[in-house]
Amino acid sequence: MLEKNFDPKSFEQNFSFEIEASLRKPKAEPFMVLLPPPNVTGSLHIGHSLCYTLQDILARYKRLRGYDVLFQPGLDHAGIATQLLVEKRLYDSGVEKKSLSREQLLKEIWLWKENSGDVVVNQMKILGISCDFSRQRFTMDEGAKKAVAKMFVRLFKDGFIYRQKKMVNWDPFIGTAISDLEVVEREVDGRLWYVKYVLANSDECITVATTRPETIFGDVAVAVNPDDCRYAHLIGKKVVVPLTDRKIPIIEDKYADMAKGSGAVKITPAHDFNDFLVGERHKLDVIEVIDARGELNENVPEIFQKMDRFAAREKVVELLDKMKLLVRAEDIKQTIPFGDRSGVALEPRITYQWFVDAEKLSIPAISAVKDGKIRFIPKHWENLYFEWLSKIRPWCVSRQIWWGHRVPAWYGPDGQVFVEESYEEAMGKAVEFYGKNTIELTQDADVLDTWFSSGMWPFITLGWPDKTDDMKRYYSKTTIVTGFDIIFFWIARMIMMGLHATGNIPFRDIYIHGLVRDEKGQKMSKYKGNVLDPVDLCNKYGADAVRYTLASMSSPGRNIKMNDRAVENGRNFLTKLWNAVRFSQLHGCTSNKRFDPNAVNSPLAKWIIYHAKNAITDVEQALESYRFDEAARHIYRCVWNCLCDWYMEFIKPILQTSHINPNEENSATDDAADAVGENNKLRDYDINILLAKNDLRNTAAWVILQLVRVLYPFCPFISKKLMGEIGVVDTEWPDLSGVNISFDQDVKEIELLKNVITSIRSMKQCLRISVGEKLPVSMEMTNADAGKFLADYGDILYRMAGVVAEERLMQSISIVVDGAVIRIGLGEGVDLLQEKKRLCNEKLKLTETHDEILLRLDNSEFLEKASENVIIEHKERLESIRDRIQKIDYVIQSLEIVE
RNA sequence: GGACGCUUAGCUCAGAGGUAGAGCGCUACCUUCACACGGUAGAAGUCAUAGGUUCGAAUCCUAUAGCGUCCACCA
Repeated sequence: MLEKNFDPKSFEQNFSFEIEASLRKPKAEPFMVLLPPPNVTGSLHIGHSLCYTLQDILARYKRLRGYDVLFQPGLDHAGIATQLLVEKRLYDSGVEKKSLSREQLLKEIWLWKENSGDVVVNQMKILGISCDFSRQRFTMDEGAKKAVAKMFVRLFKDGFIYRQKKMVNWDPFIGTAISDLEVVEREVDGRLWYVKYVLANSDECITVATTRPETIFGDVAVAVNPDDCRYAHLIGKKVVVPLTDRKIPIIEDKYADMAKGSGAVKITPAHDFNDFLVGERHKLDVIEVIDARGELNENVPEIFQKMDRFAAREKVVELLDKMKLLVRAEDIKQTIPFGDRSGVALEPRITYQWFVDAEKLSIPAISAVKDGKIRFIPKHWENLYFEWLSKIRPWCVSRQIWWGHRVPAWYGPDGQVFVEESYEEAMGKAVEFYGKNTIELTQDADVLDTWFSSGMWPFITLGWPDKTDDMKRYYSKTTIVTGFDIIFFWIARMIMMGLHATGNIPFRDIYIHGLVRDEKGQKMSKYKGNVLDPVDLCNKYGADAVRYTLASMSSPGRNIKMNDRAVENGRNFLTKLWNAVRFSQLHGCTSNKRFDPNAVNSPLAKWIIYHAKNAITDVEQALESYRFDEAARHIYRCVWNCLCDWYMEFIKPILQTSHINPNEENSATDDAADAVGENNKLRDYDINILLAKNDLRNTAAWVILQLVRVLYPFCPFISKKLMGEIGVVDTEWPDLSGVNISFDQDVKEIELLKNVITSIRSMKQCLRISVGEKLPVSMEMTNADAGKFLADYGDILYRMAGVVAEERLMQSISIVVDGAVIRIGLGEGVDLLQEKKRLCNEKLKLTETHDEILLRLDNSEFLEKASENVIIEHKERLESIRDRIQKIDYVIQSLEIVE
């Protein structure tokens, strides 16, 4: 028997899903859910919870539907993020990074990884994510190392990877190059300084506007627009770079925008992407003045050397001002690039880096989606994917940090590079190349962008580059669930790399979910303090409630505004279900394997089976089309609005009439007829009651079981718990294909019963008659036997509507329900005015609708063009409205008589 | 500057050619033996605006506005 209080904590920890997650079904159709590996650095935030919950729902659903599901977890080494984190921790404990060697730092990071890698895994278990933890992988485990080296070498040898000295985005805080994607543009308050550049051998000046005066030492030209008559006479002349004695030319280039600044722009090819291009066009020198740490280097006057770029900026301005070279300064808003990890302003720098020719790789990646081999859900995310891929630039994959996959390239003494999977192979090639045996090779110091290995995740996890059975079986049979924010970072790269490495798509479906925001729609951040911790929520409301809530709020293409109240709603629903099961237990509704839903006689039973079947079919359809919200809603409505609100209320009065000893009754539950046979003292009447009761009980148990089963993917803990209570061990998806209960006369009769009850209640409320007061009722029905109806459902009507069937009524009021007229006897002193008002109102509205429909039916064009069904529907509706108006009129008249 | 998304009840959101829906909140009543994390009955909406297509538009199309996001650029 279930405990009275629903307390998720009391049972959630008793369930573990590891065994079922690791179960393989070699004969079933394979299906893979590719879990985006979380960073080792972290703990799960609510966004992960959403992502993993949706995946888990898919995985569990597919398992129930008989698929062989591989749901494999892993962790991402998250190069820069992890290294920064560990460095910070070391720093906090008094260890400077500079004092550590590469090996020492790596040792520290591995140590930290070993100690904290479990955090995420444990959190996933709390959430009930059923991935196969026995197959957990890490993006830097031995297999991954081998695969990454293989991939790099293959791309290099196929001409997709090259090393080049090029301008890249450089993060001076971390001291590494980063890719374009890791750049975030941010608007900041800036200042535009107008600086006088004096012409060589002349007093004449040209004013140049700049936001970065500290790069003045790297200036190699001043550019003006060829059409700019203000400066035409200066072209070809030379100016002196302020604070130095270096002379640079004034050149003409269309890049100079006459409308911006002074129209004359300084050209600093070493520290600006546009200037670099101008420099190339005019074959200008490149003078680097800022180093890897953002400090000014030896190419600047001595007083500026080793100075931080921002300090130098102030100093330069100060000196310029002092020398009367500063014309003015203007406060402006400017958007400048920052590093997404470090948060510092980036510095374009020219360095040697490794690049992936993403443009070439993108071509098959684009067609895979264009040809429909890979689907985005919702589809509109394809646009974003195409847009980015169509203008993709070379992907800088080398990073000047230590934590990551080392670039598999070795250099000979003369700088000759050998790109091979191992030192031994590189040495082999070197020996061949140099024609001698003792060669000193040094490995490239850089590591690869984390996303390089992440991009290989779909096949690394299956054992690539080995030709494994898993690879053959699961690769490409995959659905991936993720947020749109990593379509570029991850999705696009997995497709590009997957196609190139294996010749096959890495996954079929990409489900893009929304982002989880706070209740105001703002991004959650520790800084703002609006973070919802999923583990906290699980503790407070239970993991199932969190899962259910996330799923039910996950409508396509929309972000989720999350707060505690939303989760409360989910928790309330589970409480309701819990109590429904308790109810069934208290009333002896036990699951009976021999129960045949097609064989039930009671219209009540048919009614709930009909609705349960529909709901479950709807859930299936919703899940097949990734409509987690709809699926959750269908379960909710069936449990609460059908089962609890109606069916259970219906059967209460029936189950509670005790015509026979409840103990005998219980023993008879399994097979009523046998039990009755043994007890031949029972009257026929009691036998019928007993059979009917058993029908209703079995149906309740059966419906609950089916609903608990479909809830399983969403809320596995409570589902397991309740199944245990019901006495069912195996989780399976309900097979309702054989259930053939249609919307027949019996089911319609119950719909009528519902409406009768609602109408009587409504009327009572309107007349301020207390619910407890029992009123006599009689009834007329057009197409059925009213006497039988009242006899069949008398107990229910008594209990749910507070009416007692009586043949003759003295003073009565009538209400109209679905073609039936119900007369209800009234006591003294009831104020009928309210009811009359209500009826008149209803009549008014009905008349309006009636006229509208009539207008349409009078329209020849409507009759000509509308589909036959629609016309029939309109006619039927018109009829029923007419009927109702007529009856309301009759009721209003009768009210007047009563008065 | 380019692209995408959103605008439906007080709030959060479903609905996608033919009766306007849910949850929360609100109002009134009910502590009835599954459940107050509950029950019953209610109130509440020119479906952002303007045009168009259609017999018929919240739903399709086109503009406009507001909000949001992404990409690009900015001496």
